[in-house]
Amino acid sequence: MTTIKDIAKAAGVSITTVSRALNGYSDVNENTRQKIIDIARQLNYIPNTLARGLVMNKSKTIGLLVSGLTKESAKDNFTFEVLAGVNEYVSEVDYDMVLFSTTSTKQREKTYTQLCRERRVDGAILQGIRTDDPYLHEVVESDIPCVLIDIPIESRTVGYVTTDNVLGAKKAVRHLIELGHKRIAMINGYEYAFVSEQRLKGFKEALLEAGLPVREYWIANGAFREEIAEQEALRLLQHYPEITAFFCASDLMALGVIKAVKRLGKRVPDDVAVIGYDDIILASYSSPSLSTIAQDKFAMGYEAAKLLIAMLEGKADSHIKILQTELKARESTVKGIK
Amino acid sequence: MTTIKDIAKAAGVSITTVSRALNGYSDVNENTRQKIIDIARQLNYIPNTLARGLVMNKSKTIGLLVSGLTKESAKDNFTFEVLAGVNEYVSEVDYDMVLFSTTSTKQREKTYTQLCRERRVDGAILQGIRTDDPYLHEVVESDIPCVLIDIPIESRTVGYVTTDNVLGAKKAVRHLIELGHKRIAMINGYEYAFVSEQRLKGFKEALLEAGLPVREYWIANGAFREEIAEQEALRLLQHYPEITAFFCASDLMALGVIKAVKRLGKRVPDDVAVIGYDDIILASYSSPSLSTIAQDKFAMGYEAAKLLIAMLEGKADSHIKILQTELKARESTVKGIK
DNA sequence: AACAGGATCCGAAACGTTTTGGAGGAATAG
DNA sequence: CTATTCCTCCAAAACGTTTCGGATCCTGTT
Repeated sequence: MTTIKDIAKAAGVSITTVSRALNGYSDVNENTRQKIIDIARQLNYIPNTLARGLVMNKSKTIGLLVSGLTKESAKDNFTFEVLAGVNEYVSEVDYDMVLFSTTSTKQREKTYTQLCRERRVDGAILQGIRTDDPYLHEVVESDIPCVLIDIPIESRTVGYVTTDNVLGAKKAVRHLIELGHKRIAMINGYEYAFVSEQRLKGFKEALLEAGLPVREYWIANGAFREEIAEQEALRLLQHYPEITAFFCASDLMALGVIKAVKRLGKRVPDDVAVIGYDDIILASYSSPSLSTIAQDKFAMGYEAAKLLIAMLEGKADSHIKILQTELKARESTVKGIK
Repeated sequence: MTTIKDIAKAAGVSITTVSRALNGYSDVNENTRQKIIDIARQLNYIPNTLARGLVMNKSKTIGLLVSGLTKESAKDNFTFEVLAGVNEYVSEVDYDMVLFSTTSTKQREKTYTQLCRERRVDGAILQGIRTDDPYLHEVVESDIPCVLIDIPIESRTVGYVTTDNVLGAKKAVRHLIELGHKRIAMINGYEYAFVSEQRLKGFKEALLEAGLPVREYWIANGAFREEIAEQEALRLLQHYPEITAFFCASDLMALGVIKAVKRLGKRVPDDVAVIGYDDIILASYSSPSLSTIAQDKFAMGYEAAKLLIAMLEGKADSHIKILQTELKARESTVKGIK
């Protein structure tokens, strides 16, 4: 491994000059610089990021903290797309990304903060963390710059990116109402998720705007899990057969609800319409294809990275980025549509 | 940030002693060690990985090189599951993983080797790299320890993990033959993929074993892409309507083939049976559900990481790990099955 | 009493960079 | 001719750790 020192020797200059030449400083003669660059290329010089990071006290690395990077979470390609988005921006601006996952068996032996500090990441992006995660606040209160996905906390060092979940939910419910539905149930996620709160709010507002009653007992939590949503939908449909439509806080849960509907011998969307949220891959491939509120997960990751790095470099005007959602009407609400 | 130096001062010992105490060396008195550990905890000491990496010349970090970590590749959850598997093992043994993707716009400005050296990763795992990728050989020939997924190259510093693709393909074709099919076509990936070669080999062998002819013109390349596979299947079915079954080298392509079959007004599996390879999530959710040869992608990542780290620590007995596959019979070959 | 050997500790070098504060000389201004 | 400024370069310190090669002291042996 050739170092800056080798180049200095070969070029007959000091290591200071090599460093400054390679980093584009102005106080080095163009001829010298060219010579140094040539020699560096010739010797196949590759800078040592560790050494640089040590002295500069930054690593040009950001951490992506995700929870539940498990085998199962592949269904829900949310995490993956966010990751791809983060990766895209990060490599555009020549940063690196290291992945911290808390699913491992030795979970929580080290806290996020410790992980971040140990690895000397310049900042972090947190995705899929529950709002009641004790370590969430730890990292937020540490002075590590971070960007949260779908958790609205803002401070000097903290920003977030999310979508307009209230409006998204409204779009879904309005869609159902336009189709003539009046008796609409909701399968929400869980209490400790910001998006659940917001989507519930949107659900209720949309009903009220249409002059429909909000029946609390038609609202259940499905924990963002397919089977639990299926059970809850089964229960609701058995108690309240008058329900004609479901709004679900995630596509995976919507798929569960569809199973429940089918299990009761009813048809989707004829007897019961179902709309989900997220637009995961499965949504367009399942049968019937699933109507949903699409959010651009890739963009969320991309924007999160962009925001974080802007913050790191002190040129972030705002710490908040809100993306829009889009209604995708498919077979689970509209018969015969593609 | 407290350093080893602060601890030394607080404990009234030298930094050497602190270092050795914290790292469990024997030449430090137990009382001293305890005192140092207490103080370290008290001061909330977190070791600086950069400094350590610099002097030890290793980073306890491995690189995961993937190609095409794009929005689209989410369909094919292969990459994601491998990544999850790698992550799992890596965090079990307290390594870190940094992701290098070559999909970025400024692709190929830096080679893999450069990336690895720059970031001082101890080793790398390569996934989804084509065998004709010019940089593949660069990294293989560098002395960076690496593990390849689905590319059988072995050397002092290179190992690989893969599945038995010949046998896997045979399982698929035998399944079709057992169902009575005699006129079986194949949609392969592309030339520059080891798995394509192997699956083709298995395909032919299975036909020969059953005394069936191998018709080269019933074999097409779908480039592992859904639409291309659809086109190719369409072409084949139009020219050779006698074909009753397709073996596809990937599930995504199988989905494309099913579309083609449907487009021609034929039914799956009654008129044409289709079997894929991989067992991606979509396989079990699509309609009809897709028969396939399942490979445990998570395990591939996990084993790759395990192998790499064993190699790094000089305790790898073998550099090769071959995993098994499993036939999943579903609706696209067997009517009425779940 | 002298010595060997073990237990415990330490100073200093090393890893590869960046950066500070200035040095030397040439060109320009007065 | 002197003073100032600019251009180009450099030595050395600093970042936080590990480790090599000793140094010191104590215990037990002869």
